[in-house]
Amino acid sequence: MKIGYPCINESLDCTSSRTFRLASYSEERLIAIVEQNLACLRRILEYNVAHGLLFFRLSSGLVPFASHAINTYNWQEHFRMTFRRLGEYIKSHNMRISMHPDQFVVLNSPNEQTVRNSIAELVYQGSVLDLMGLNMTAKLQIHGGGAYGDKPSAMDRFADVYHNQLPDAVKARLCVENDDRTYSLQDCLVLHELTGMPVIFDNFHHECLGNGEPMAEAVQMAASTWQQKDGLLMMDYSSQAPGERRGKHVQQIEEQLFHDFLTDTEGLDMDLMLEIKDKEASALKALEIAKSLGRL
DNA sequence: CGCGGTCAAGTGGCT
DNA sequence: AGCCACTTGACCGCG
Repeated sequence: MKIGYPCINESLDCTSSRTFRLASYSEERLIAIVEQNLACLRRILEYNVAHGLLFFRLSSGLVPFASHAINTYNWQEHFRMTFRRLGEYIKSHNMRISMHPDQFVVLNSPNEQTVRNSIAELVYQGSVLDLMGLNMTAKLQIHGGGAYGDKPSAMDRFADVYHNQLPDAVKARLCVENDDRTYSLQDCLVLHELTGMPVIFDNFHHECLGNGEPMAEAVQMAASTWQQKDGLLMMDYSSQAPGERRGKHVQQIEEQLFHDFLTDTEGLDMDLMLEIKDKEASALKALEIAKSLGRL
């Protein structure tokens, strides 16, 4: 089991997702910002290694406007060696990496332009992992998309785009994660049947939208969609912010709940991404709890 | 120099 | 009808 957190490190004084306005786009600016983002990413990875956090989600914002038509610059070539060195660092420390394209990536949208933009974004994010030289255990994690009042049709459309429009390089990394209001674990298992994509399991979303399957059972169902080449099951872990709107993530890890989760899933293995607002602080607490239970 | 409106992009649930 | 949340705030014009 590896434990990690997404995108941002709050202990460091840098961010790997600096950007700028479309209106102020220039190649000079793009190059300068990407250079800073990748330098910060390096520092974050070093922090993670020093603290035993071996799972990390790269920010979608590493390369601003990477999938936008305005960006015709060959940043892949310009930063080839930087990406390669980052990848070598990741591999030499046996870290697991994921990326999570944001809510604008919707493969089953009825709007063809939205689908085209979504594919371009997936190609960008996959190319970052490719440039790093990471194997197919480094994943791209998306949701099922919209339902548009007819989920079975929407799922068929997803599968159609998957088979007929996605490049192999994206398909080899793409995973679907259960969300908290439209695509449940069961729905994702159907998408898995239609496409072969592994299912990333989110315990908190499962609590918001599920059929009441016990946690261990749900984890096992998701795990069964992962093959050797995909690596260990990836999971997102979070819990409800007390007193807040349903579905809102907690500010800091609820240690008892995390302990209970690990006890409930005893004997199962997975890599855990802590989707908790205070980032590495909670990931470090989770690491200690997992250690104390002999799960690392 | 700090604040607040706004920023490439979609969807659905809530008020 | 408009706001909010989402894996993550950050930029930039204005006072």
